[in-house]
Amino acid sequence: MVASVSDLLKNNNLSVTDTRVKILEYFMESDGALSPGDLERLSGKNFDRVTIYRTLQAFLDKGIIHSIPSLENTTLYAICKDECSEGRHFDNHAHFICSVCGKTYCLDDVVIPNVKLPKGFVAIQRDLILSGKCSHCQINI
Amino acid sequence: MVASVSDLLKNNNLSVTDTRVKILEYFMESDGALSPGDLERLSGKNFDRVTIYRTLQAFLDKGIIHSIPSLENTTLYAICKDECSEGRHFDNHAHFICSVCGKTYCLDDVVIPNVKLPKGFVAIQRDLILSGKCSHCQINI
DNA sequence: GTAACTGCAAAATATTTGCATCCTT
DNA sequence: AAGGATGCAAATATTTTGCAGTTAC
Repeated sequence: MVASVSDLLKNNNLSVTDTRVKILEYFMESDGALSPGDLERLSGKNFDRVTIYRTLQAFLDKGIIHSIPSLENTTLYAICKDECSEGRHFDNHAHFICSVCGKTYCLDDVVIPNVKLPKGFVAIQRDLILSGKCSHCQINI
Repeated sequence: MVASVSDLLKNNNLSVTDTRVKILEYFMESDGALSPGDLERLSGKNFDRVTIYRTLQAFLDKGIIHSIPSLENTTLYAICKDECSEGRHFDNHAHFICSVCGKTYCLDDVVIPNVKLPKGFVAIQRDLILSGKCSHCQINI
């Protein structure tokens, strides 16, 4: 753990509130990505759905979390590594979605390879999404 | 164009109906991926929203189209290449989402590089999503 | 005290299901 | 004719916006 959760908020000019601390802790404890709905369930409906959406947007704007493209019709978020900052994301690891348990893993060690784009295309964000069976679900089937 | 649209439907044991033919044509004419909402707009609301969802699901089951992970809260679909079949997708090209015009391009020539996964993880589908400015929007800004 | 944050109400958007009717084969 | 496909109604899920009340600093 790099810094305390409240330092992370302070460093980004965000007020330290119960909701924000709790949401950040959920992200740190989770080994996968979380959707707004996941957070609502984790909290036991203790904080408002709207607050969750607004908190996620605030974290996204500050570069504390990043969004992960998903095959479902919901947006997933995961906590950023140190190299990220406001407006700049350097999240170059792949993500793995398990089609059995539904969990999304950050494969921190799997670096997204560079590819050559067609003339005129400039990429700012790159996401590599792998779907299949995770190590957990491999065993149980 | 490989085969006629109606042959494509017949080969997959799907009845040839106006809606299905039209939707397939939209996919073939589009150089990008389409969402259920896109199709509704393209049709001028001529076919029911529900029919669009059910048609997309049928095409997906048969391997005629595939879904593309998206950063938005909507699902995107694109037509599959010949190598795809029921239950088996070999869609190994990257997709590019333009953050200016919002269009999703299939980069047919950009092959997704192979990566080494952690022990126990088995990938079935691989998606490389690049976001940034497309060649069109590059000029206009 | 003030700006920022939260909660409630409500609207907008996206997706799913049931059922009656219509069309393809 | 029979099974599959569509349209309508309605329910559920997801996300956004406005505003009033509350809290962090």
